[in-house]
This record gives sequence, structure tokens and C-alpha cells, in this order.
Amino acid sequence: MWSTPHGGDRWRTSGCPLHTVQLVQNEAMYIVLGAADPAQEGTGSREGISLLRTDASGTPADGTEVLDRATLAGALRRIEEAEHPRWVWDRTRDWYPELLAAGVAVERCHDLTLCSAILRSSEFTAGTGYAANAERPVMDDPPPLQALPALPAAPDQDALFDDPAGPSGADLAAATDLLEELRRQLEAVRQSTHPGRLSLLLAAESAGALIAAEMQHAGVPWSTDVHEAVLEEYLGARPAGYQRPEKLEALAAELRAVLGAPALNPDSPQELMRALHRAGIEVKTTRSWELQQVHHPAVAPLLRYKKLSRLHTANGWAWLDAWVDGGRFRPEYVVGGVVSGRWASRGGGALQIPRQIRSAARADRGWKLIVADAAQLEPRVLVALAQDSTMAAAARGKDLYAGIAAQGFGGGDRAKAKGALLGAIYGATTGESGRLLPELTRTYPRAVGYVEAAAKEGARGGVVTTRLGRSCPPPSERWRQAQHTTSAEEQRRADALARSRGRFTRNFVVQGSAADWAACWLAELRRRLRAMPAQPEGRPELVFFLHDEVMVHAPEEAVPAVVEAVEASAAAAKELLFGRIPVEFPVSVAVVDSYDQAK
DNA sequence: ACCTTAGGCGCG
DNA sequence: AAAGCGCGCCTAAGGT
Repeated sequence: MWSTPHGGDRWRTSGCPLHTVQLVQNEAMYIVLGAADPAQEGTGSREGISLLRTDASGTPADGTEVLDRATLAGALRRIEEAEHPRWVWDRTRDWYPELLAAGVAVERCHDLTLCSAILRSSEFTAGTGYAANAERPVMDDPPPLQALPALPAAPDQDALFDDPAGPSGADLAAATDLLEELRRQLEAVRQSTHPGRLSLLLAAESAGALIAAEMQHAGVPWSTDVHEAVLEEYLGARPAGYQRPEKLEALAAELRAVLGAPALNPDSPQELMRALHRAGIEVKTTRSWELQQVHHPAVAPLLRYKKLSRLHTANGWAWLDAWVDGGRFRPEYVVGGVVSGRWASRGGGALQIPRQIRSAARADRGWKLIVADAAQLEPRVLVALAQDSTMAAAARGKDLYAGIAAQGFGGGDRAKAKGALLGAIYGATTGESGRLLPELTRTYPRAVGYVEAAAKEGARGGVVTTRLGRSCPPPSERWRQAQHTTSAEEQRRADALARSRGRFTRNFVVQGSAADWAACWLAELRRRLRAMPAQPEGRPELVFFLHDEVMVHAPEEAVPAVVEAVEASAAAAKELLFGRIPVEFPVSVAVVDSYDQAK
């Protein structure tokens, strides 16, 4: 029986069966890659790559080896095949794209920069002194995204390591320094309050860095023809230069006529607002949802214009020119780009591919897309975190919200159940979900209590932590200053700031733990895909990942095995995070020719 | 001529 | 049907 009437750790969540899943392999040998250390090697050359072997505790196994840049890729391939090490480097994104371009893939790594960021802020390592010692130039935060030059659609990867100004060039850290940092990190994990969870998180994060580079290398198979056909259908023929497409211009003309504003530029919110007011349409903003409430002949063409204009500017011909090359869409994924552990992206809007154009993402002939997403991931993660037995019972089926409604919540209305639960996770205060919160709290005190506690901790300036140990940033100095004030006016501002931070931390524990789960899912799936035998056409490849959704491009013969791997990996991720608990994390899997056919 | 911010909207 | 979380990217608008 997994449910006991009161208190304590009611579910057995310890004893993650790490041996069943090889995400974390402690027996793996580490090989540190960095610059040859001039002091030790006496070469004085920064061109050489130094390679240090260590055992699983970070103790050097034998002497260093210095590799020539020109022969590096070949040497790494041989070592990878013979020794299956865990490669250690400062930043995966500095090494791996070039290795992939040279045809070298590695099984696993330890990304010192990403792991450093986690360990520095994690509450689990607060007592280890790691944070105080980690302030070293090589482990500094990556520069802000705006400071980085935008990448072209397909980075020129012809020449391996021949760019002296490249990231693995002159600023490469000495391997001996990196080894020292690795040992500090391993020690921090050992001394932490949850070594098992943290080592899992570091392994998953590092695997994510490998996967991000591999996905950018592979790209999403993308049909320019299909995309252009969609654009022509919605917008008309491709315009010359920077003109509006035909159908967009026609809508603009209609709008000008209906509003009696012959010079109106509908792209200008200010002009649009004035024209709407002159026509007697009293809106406070020009947002679509507000316009939808209004009955006026201008509304329909305006909404249509906005929709098409969005398609044209965000994912039109210019987007195709910039981001699709050689039949592949190659966005850049930024692992560690979101504090919650989600990935960010840069270029091409990879996290916002609109439904309108998803038909252009299509499998090669003889191949399929396997599109899988975790059903209602965040609510299920909350159930597991909070160990809410009542809600777990509602989560037995495939549809958690229907299960909650079936337990009588909201008068059995599924939409109300969904709204209330998501509202609790996001911190809604008004509207229907706000009104339903008391009932939700009465019915599921543990689940609601869990996010309420996180909100309370954040509002008082505290830090909260995900299941595997990723902690949110502390409040800024300005936030803390604002909290003790005397004037009533400033106190209201301070309270608003406190509530805002509360909503952030409330959501952080759920979104971040869901990201923990997804990272393990993805890493385990990659491991299983790599273990599959190659088909004559090639082997399955991960081509896309979006928070709780993955896409695999695979030869048809491999499809059943891929589907099985997707599902097994989801089950494995659950056990890795929570052990054997009575909560399922079902994935819905679609085998399709194009992305739009999936849900 | 550039850079930043705001409004708006796409995705989860 | 929309407020409450996390993002990126577009244009217009308001700076310097």
C-alpha cells in the first residue's frame, strides 16, 4: 500500500534504480580536454590539446597526452570507441559542433560550465562551499545572448579547428585547470544533501548539451516547396522586394475603406488605435482577443490581417531564406538558457513554430516522423512532487483533467478542472480559476499546498528548488531593498513585487521539475536510439525538442523500436526522478509523414 | 545611423 | 473564453 493516512514521506520515492538506466554511470572514466598546460608540457604552445585520463573520482589515471589539432577528431573517435569515456570540457558548444562536422559523435560528457551553474546556485550544495570557490574566469556565466553574434543558418563547418579565433582557439582553458574544476564539482556533489539527484541532473544536463548540438547538426527535415505553397495559399504570390503580399495588401485596403482612413498603416498600433476610435470602436488595446469582443465590420478583416501579417513577418519567405538550408531547419538550442532548466533557442524561433506551417516539416521518403509529447506533464509532476494520493487516483487514466472532473470537482466540468489546476500552478488570482481555488484546495490540499508553500517562500525572498536540485535565483538586491520601506505607497509596490516573485517560485518548482523529467526522458531516449542497429537508410535521429515534446526522424523499419524507446524512456525518467510511485507519465506518440499530422 | 523599449503574438 | 508562468521575434516608436 503506497498511501498512509497521515504525515511523513508517504510514498516510497527513494532508491532510484539507477542500475536499470545508464544515464549515470559512475564507473565511467573521465577524459578532460583542454589546452596543453605550458607549465607542465614545456611546449608553450596553445595550439595543442591536452588530454587527461582520470578514474570515476577524478583522480588522474596516468600522464597527460598532447594531441595535434589537425589529428584531434580522428584521435577522439578512436578513444571513444575503445574506452567509452565521459568527456569533460568547459563548454560542449565549443567542441561538439566541430566534432560532429568531422563525423565524430560521443556517448556522454560532463559540461563544466553548465554543471557549474547548477552547482553554484543549488540549495543541495549550499553547505559544501562550492559556490564560494567557483568564481573562476573559465566557469563564468556565458555572455548575455544579445552580446553573441547571430549565427547564420548553416554555420560553415568545413574546416575543423582551423579558425584561430574560434571558441576552441586561443581562449581554451588549460586541461589541468579543468581537471581541478571537475574534482571540485564531484566533491560538491558528494558532500551535497542529495548526491544521487544531483549527479543525475548533471548527467542529464550534459547529455542535453550533446543533444542540442546533434539536433542543430541534423536539423528538422523541412520542405521548402510545401512551405511556399502554404505561403501562397494564405498570402498570394511572393512579392518583389519588401512590398506587402497581395492578399495582405487587399485586406489593408479593405480596412482603410471600412474605417474611412485612406492612409492607414495597420502595422502601426498608434495609427490603428486612432482609426478605431474615430470609427467608434472603443478598445483599450489593439489585441486580437479584445477586438474579438467588438461587433463592427472592421473587426473581421483586421483580425485576418493580423493573423496573415504575423505569418508573413515571422515565418514567411524571409524566414525560409534565412533558416532553411539543404532541406533542413537548423535552429540553435540554448541549454541552460532558462533558469527553470528549460531550453531557450536563438534564431529561427524554434520554440514557436506556428501550426500553420507545420506541414512543411516532413519526413524523407521511406522515413517517418515520430512525434511524442508528455500528456499534461506539469500537473502530473505536481502530483508526484506533492505526493497527493487523491489527485494521483485522478491521474490513473490518460486524461488527468477528466479524472479530476470525474471525482466531482467543478461539478464534473473538465474545462473547469483544467482551468483551476493550471491556475494554481501559475498563480491565478482572478477570473474563474481564481474563484475555483478554494474548492481545489479543499479537494486536493497536498497538491495545492505544495505550490502555495513555494509561492510563500519566494514572496519572503527565499529560494526554491526542483526535484533534482536546480534552484531558482535569489531576489535582486533592489528587490530586497524594496521590501523594507515605511511609506504606504512604496509598501504597496513592495507587496506587488513580493506577489510577483511568489508566482515565479510557485511556477518554478513545477516547470523546473518538469524540465528535470524532460531532460532525463530525452537523455534516456538518445541512449536507446544510439544502441539501435543502423538500418540501410541510416539510423533514427532526434531532430526536435520542445519542453515536453520530441521529434525523431527514423527509417520506417525502425519505427516500432523508436516508439518503444520513447515510451520506455518516459517510464525510466519517472523512476529516476521519483522512484516507483503510483503516478503515470503517459506519452502520446504519433507516427506521421509531417508535423501537422501529429495532434 | 544606431540602440532600446513596448506592443503584440507565436509556442509550451 | 482568458488571467497567471516561461520563452523569441517582429515592427513601430522613442530614444541617443
